[in-house]
Amino acid sequence: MNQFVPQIHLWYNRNFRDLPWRNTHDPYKIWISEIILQQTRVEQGKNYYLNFINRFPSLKHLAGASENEVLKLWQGLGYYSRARNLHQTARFIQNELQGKFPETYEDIIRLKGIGPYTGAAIASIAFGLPYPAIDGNVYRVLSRYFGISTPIDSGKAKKEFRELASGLLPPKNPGFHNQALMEFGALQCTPKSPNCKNCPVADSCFAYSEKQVEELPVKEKRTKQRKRYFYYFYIDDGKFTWLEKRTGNDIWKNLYQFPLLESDKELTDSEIGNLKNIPFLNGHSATVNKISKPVKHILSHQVIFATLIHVEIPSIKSLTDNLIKVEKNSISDFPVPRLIEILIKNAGDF
DNA sequence: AATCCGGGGAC
DNA sequence: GTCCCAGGATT
Repeated sequence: MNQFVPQIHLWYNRNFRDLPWRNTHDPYKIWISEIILQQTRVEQGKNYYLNFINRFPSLKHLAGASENEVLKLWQGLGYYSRARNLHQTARFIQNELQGKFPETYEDIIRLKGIGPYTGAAIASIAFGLPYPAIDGNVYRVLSRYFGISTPIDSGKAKKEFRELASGLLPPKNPGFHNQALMEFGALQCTPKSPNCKNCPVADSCFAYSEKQVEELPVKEKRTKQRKRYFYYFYIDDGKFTWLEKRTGNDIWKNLYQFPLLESDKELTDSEIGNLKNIPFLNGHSATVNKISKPVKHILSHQVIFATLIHVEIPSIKSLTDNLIKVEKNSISDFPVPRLIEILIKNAGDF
């Protein structure tokens, strides 16, 4: 009789972290925590969760908020579609489902922003339903323990691991089981230098006995990056400056930034000084005061070189309609990507 | 199936 | 620098 599952449960009882979303079965709170933790480490997401629940204690509070406010609370966490979908889905549940969170797996994964993992996590933890929550931790643990070399980012692996994980699910407390497996991966069976010397299931672990711990799990896809050159304009308009909201299907959708000119190549200071017909200036000519050093900002699929250009425009009448005039000291009211935060901070020693 | 969507921390 | 994190949507 294989002792894998009971050993993991024993391990969890001794080693689990006391996290703020672990003392509730409220599907709303479980939902918020699971969305925040998508591709995000517990330590990074923890304070965002506390701030979020503090400001939006219930689904009704979230549904009643503006998207700007939700994005502002999300600022710096990345993958902002999570926040937009959270807000949109809260309104959908409030308006179309009479405020009642769905209680079956099939209904839960119909919600925007909730896929197989998050659906199983909510179904099992909030409602005690027997669905395996398979995140990156679980892929790693099962891959090593059972010696599965199917690339975990392939379609084949999805089915294979789902069937394996389903077979491990105990009839009672699937939420406890799912969290135990994930926590074990996060703390014990880590990606690098796992603690095999002090592992309760090392005896029966395939990877450990075959010395393949460092080789498993297998991943096949490599992400490649593209370079982009952003030239932001800090328009010195006395007490005011101007911002624009990002739209379209690109990074940072619905967040704000200084008016942006994107180039497909790097520009020299001389070229920047001679820029003419900048669309958003609406025919005005600008005097360039200062040009910051480029900031290199790295995203998963992009490397952005961003420059902040400090300009003055004599007697501004109106700029293009997509720009909004804001008091300089109220910029902090707007949700902005990390890069804009950095540029603002650097502008202090401009 | 491939690609995109952020940011941070460990190494 | 590389890897990957309580993944999901889009094409």
